Amino acid sequence: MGRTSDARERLMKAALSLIWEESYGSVTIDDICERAEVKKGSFYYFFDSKSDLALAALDRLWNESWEPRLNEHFAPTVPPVQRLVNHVAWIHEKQAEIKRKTGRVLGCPVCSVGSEVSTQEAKVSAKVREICSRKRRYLETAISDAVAQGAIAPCDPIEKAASLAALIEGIVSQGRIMNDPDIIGRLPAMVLDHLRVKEPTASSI
Amino acid sequence: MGRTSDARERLMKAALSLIWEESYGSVTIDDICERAEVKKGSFYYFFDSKSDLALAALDRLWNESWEPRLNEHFAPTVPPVQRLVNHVAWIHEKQAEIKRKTGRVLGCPVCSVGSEVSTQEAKVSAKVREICSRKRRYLETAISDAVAQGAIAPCDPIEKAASLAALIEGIVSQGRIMNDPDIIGRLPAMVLDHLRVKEPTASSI
DNA sequence: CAATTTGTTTACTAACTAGTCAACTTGCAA
DNA sequence: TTGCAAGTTGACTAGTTAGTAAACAAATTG
Repeated sequence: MGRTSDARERLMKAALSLIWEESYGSVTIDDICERAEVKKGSFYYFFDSKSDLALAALDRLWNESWEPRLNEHFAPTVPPVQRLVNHVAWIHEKQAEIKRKTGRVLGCPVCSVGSEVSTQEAKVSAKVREICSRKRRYLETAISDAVAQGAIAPCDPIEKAASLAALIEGIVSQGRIMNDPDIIGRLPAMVLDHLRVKEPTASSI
Repeated sequence: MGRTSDARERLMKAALSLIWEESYGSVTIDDICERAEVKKGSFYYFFDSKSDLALAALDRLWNESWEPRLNEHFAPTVPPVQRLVNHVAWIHEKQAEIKRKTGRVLGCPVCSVGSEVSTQEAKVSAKVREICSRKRRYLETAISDAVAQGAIAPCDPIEKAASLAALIEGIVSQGRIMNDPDIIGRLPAMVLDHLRVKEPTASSI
């Protein structure tokens, strides 16, 4: 089997955190190697380029974090509106925690990178689109279920999920730009308002 | 008075278009000079750095484009809901036109740059925040007027403007990421839905 | 026209950056 | 224990990048 190593994982972690904290374009391969404590020769042993690493890091983010967490938040056992509220409340907690630790609200790494590189890095952009559309399905299902149960006003779940995703993305982006987690703290109430929830759920807001 | 020149303007235009097409981080001073047809020595005659130029370019964008256009779209003579619909319809037309010309939906230069550099370039970030909050006031006034006239359901105009701004920003960002102007084409209907407009306006959608 | 201000140009440096390579090390397995 | 596969290292190149400086050119004003 030969020599073993977690350098590949360290590189993906370092790349994601640096790009999240700064931006895709401002992070160099040397920066990533330094944070990962990996020499550049090893970088090129595992990856062809920064975009190749970014692609792997985003894939890892989806598989290791996003998908399991979405499966938890959007479990069918949870009432559909509650799924959505729990999810955005979690986003707020996470961003507040990041601000406590780093002094900055960092927003969403997927959307930020996606917007930044969409005209430049075709493969990274395609991965971002894939992750966004996979997450979208969780929203669509929750909204569809909520309509079916009469918990929210009738609507086209596809359209409503699109506008809800935009609302969430916009608020998280505002949180980063303003460096203010409180903006994101209003998201649960905004989501309930946007969905026109009929009666308050058990633990609304 | 000495020698005259429009090199300063050419640099601001070149910087804005390049950063819009690509990203803040991927554009170099050499790139900007090449597009502006200005030698680097002249660049440093007018500006101290890329961020200094970006700051001036954003300021110019607000003064020359955004403020006059917002004053037009949000003229008090226009019914308040119509102001908002006109504005987002204009955004769609603009993005569709950009896609026709460049092959890409480029989204909003202010928000894209703001999200990209917020943790890096304090002055640019501050200018972005200033522009966003100035634009926000137009939304707040329109919503406040709409509530006063009974055109939309009662709400807190500040909160509603915040969520509306997020919805718009999120959709425009999605348009860039997906490179699809049709996403933005659904924005007028989404805005009406989000505002819970009571009766269809003269030329709704 | 002379003097001054304003803007332009070219050539330059120093630092950074992506990417390469051959020698080296470690772990596993026959 | 030997041999191979997997991973590491440091030194290297070539190209890019931000930023500088000094000589030059044009417009304005007295």
